[in-house]
Amino acid sequence: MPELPEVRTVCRYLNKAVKNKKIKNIYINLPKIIKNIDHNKFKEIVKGKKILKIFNVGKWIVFDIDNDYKILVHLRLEGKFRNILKGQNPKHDHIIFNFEDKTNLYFNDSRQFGTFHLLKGDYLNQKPLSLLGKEAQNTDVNWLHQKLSKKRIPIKTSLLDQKILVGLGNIYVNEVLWIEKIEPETPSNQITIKQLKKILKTSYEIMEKSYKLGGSTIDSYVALNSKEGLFQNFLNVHTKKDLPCSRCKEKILKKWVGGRGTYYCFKCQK
DNA sequence: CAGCGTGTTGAGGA
DNA sequence: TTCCTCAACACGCT
Repeated sequence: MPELPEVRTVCRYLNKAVKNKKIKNIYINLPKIIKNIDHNKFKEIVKGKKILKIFNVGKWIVFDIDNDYKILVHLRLEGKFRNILKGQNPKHDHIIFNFEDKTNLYFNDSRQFGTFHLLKGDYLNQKPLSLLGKEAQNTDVNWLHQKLSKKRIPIKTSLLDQKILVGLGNIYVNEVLWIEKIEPETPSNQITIKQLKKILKTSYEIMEKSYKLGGSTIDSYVALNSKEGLFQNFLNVHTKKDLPCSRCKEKILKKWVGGRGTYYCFKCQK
């Protein structure tokens, strides 16, 4: 499910669904999801706290709860929140919040890759958030250029690295490189400042567009319960193998770059 | 039945 | 030490 626009969308609807609710109980069906603290301790601390607000830092979802504590959730590939029972596979409901008003919030993850952390105090300067890079619109192009100047790995791999930029995932990186006509395997240190400037701008624009699209085409029920409608419609290369490039009509190719499926137009992207 | 995947980490090699 | 690659995580879908 999640790249930055999806995570932001989930946060928006989580605020609608559970903000200001008091956690009466929490059920942890799969303890290994809780990463940095014993799950019984986690439960003990979280129980009775009120959810003040929910926001994102990169692809991490931050639940701000009473007394300086933050719950960090990463959805990874399949994690999702639901506030209803309908349509779920209860087998994959690993964490269940039960609120004082008798409503529930379910964390469901069929692949069990998603993670929870509980942090106290200065959460931005603790792992895992302390490791993160910057969002595209806050990134100084000279800083980025310097950062990439010693890297020979493919530009696509660098753009996916959350220690450099946060938010881009495989889908949007494929799209950004297609828009900017950059070959995905170009060594990072060969990308010019001018190109980096455009990469940052395009990354920001594509994620804004996706966020707004997500916001306008789904309601809260869907946002919390499905990944429908977020991606489709405006993708140019991702999953378009063998289809004609919408710019030059050449066949879109697929290859592996850094272990990830990479779609590109060999004619446009040099 | 085999291959693939929207994300990240850690082991191990160079 | 730093850089880089790749397997692993676990399951559903094609």
